[in-house]
Order: sequence, then structure tokens, then C-alpha cells
Amino acid sequence: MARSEAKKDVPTRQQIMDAAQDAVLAKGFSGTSIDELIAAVGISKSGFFYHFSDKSELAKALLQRYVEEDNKIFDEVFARAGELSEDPLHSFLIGLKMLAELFSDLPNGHPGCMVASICYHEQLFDREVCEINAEAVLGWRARFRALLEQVAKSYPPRIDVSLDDLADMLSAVADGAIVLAKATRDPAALPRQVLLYRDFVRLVFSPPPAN
Amino acid sequence: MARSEAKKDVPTRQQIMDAAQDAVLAKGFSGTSIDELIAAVGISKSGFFYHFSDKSELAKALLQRYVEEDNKIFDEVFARAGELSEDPLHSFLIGLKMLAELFSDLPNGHPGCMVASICYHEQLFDREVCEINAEAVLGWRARFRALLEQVAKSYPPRIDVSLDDLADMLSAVADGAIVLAKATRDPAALPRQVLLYRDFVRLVFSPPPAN
DNA sequence: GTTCCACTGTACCGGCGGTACAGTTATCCG
DNA sequence: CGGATAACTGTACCGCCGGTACAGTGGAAC
Repeated sequence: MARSEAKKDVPTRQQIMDAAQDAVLAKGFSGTSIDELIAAVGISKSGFFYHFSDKSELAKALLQRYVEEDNKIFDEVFARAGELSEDPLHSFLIGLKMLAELFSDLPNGHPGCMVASICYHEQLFDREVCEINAEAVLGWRARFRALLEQVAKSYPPRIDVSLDDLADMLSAVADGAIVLAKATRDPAALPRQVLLYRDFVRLVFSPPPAN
Repeated sequence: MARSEAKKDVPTRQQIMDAAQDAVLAKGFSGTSIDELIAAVGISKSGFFYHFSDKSELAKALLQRYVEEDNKIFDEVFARAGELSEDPLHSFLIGLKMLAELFSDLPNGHPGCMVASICYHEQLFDREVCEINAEAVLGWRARFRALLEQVAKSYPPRIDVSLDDLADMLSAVADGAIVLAKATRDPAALPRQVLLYRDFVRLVFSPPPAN
């Protein structure tokens, strides 16, 4: 190891990406300089270009990692929710509640969605990055749609609603609520909006009340 | 007029802001260079700095104009919706439908929300810009909350719901759906999500169906 | 005819993304 | 023990970009 007293055992490439993720979500991609990243990690400029051929490759790696981690969280949350109830509606509602709690527990609020950040920089990136972005969003749609289809089997929806759109709405509400939370400096806005989406889902699929 | 063959009668300052708005929403603020703006407008660098003391003043002006125009549209839409029905619920639902149609009619889809773009660059801007952003979002909340309060007077909500959160949800869904639309390159996702929010509002306030 | 507005032109500065390339250090393999 | 490889460092350089400084200029208004 060339760099003296390396920080723990975290690989340098990962340290760069960690610093970059925070910076990109707070300042945008072009607002994040390579110089500040190498200063944060404690490496030279040549060291950076050893790991990434250029800044755009960093963006791609950042987005890919973000999407993977995001999907892992969704996997875990809704798998656990599935264990807690046999009923698809209750299970989905439990999952949404767990998601809201997860967002609630973030000490400084949600740092931001990389997909949304990239969207507002789309013209800077090549086709490949944009397609990873599109696939991520379509992946969320497919994931939530599958859950909603299970729900709709047991609970015929009370209104005529597209399950694709209802699935998309979770991504939309989450992304929008992150903006809301950032703008108003109220991190709790994100979990509140997720719970409101949960109310919507419950209203759509719950049988008409007896009273 | 120093610049020969000026483009129409549009003031130069406005031309700069028009070019800047498109560029910022497509590439982010730091991704937008002053050089490209002056090239688009056809002025010199000195000309730019005659109108704006620095780039950050451009950002402030851009955000202020965006918020003003946005509020004007909301004023018009919901005033017109108020004329079309006496009933506060129907009126709000009409307003949402008109909003969805407005988004639908945008030829290239919604170009993006300046508030959201600024949010993902917050660390680059001074306190003043961030407060304009916060006030814009809180203004939308107050606006939609006022409409929802009128609705709630006539139609007691079927679920226990915070009107502030329900008001915020419209901003969140719109901002999130813009990301959705950009990522999937499907501009129709925005009006679809607005109409889905409309379904939610109708479900919350409509009396339980007789059947 | 002076004054003001709305610029232009030139020169310069430092930061940033990126390239090129030679050198260095630690570790593993044979 | 020696050579290869991974993971860097250091130096020099390029062009773009944000920004500063400042003198000049053409047309319109009074």
C-alpha cells in the first residue's frame, strides 16, 4: 500500500465513491470537483484516474451502486413484510410502513436520490447512464406492480386504476418528497408522504366500510 | 442598440434567462456555462456581466421568475376551475384535470422543476436562494391546503388525513413524476400521476358509495 | 450636445477536467 | 532472491470556465 495510514480497510475506490455520492447529491455532478474528492480521500489526482478513466465513469459507477443498494433495501423490506403477513394487502402496507420508518430513522434525512439527480443532469451523460436510470425506474415499477397485482387478486380495487401508475406513484411520491424535505428542511416530510401513499393504497383496495 | 440585428423585441436579460432555464434544467446549474449562454443569445461576456453581477444572481433571478410563473398558472387554473363549479370538491377536481391537460399539452414534456433542480444543488447557493425555494414550496402547501379546507368543510374526509400533507403530496407527486417522465422518456407519466393524485383526493372526500 | 443605457473588446487570473508519462512502494509468485 | 503486478505519486502541461478590471462605443433621450 503506497498511501500511508490508510483509512481502515475501506478500498480506495469505494472511499472515492462514498465522498462523491455525498457531494453529488448536495451540489450536483458538475458542482463536484475531482480535486475535492481526492482531498477528502487523501490521494493524488493520478490516483483518482487510476480508478476511473474519467468523471463520467464515476457517474456510472455511482448510479449503478445506488440502484443496487436501493433494490437490496426493497428486497429486504418487502421480504420481511411478506413474512409478517400472509395477506398481500397487509403485507404491502407493512412494507410501506417499514419503509417510512427507515426514512424516519435517517439521522440527517434522506441525502437525495441519485436517479433524480442524474435526471436533472441528463444532457451531460451518455446514453448508457441514461439507460441505467430508465431501467432502475422501470425496475421499481415492475417490483411494486407485482406486489399490487397480488393485492388486486384478493381485493378488487374500488376505483378503476392502472397498477403500473399506482406502482410508479410510490417512486414519484418518494422522489418528490425528498425534494419537499430538502426544500423545507423538514426530513420528516418524506416518511409522512410515504404513509400518505400507504393510505391511498389502503383506500383503493379496502372493501367498502360496513358503516 | 449596440448589438446588430437583435432577436425580435425580447429584452436581452430575458433572452439570457430563457436560454439559462433550458440549459439548467437539462444539465444542472454548474453544468451550464456562461459561455454557452452568451453564444446562444449572441452577446459578449461583458454583456452578460452587465445584466448579472455573477452566476449566482442569475440563479436567483431564474428561480424567482420560475416560482412567479408557476404561481400565475396555479392562480389561473384554479380560478377558472372555481368558475366552473360552485362545489369545492368538484372545483378542485376540475382544477387538477386542467393541470393534467396542461402538462399533457407540453410538446416535449415538462422541462423540469427549477425548485427541484436547485434542491439538488443546494450547497452551491446562498441562504437567500434556499429560502426562496422553501417559501415557494410552503406557498404551494398553503394554496392547496386552502382549497382542501373548503373541500373538507362540505365533505368530511373518509380517513384521518393531514390536509398539509395532502396539499404537499400534489407538489411531491408532480416533482416526482417529472423525474419519472424524464427517466423513462415518457412525458405522459406526469399527467397520469396528477390524475392519480386526483383519484386519491376524490376517494378521500367522496361520501361512501351507496352500492 | 451631453448624458445615459446597453453593451463590446482586451487582457488577465486561478480553478477544474483531463492527458501523458515516468517513477515508487508493497506484495505476491516462482 | 528476482521479477511482475497493483496501487498508487509527482510533474508538467492543455483548454475551458467563472470572474475581474477597465476603457471604449453607438444609439436614443432630453
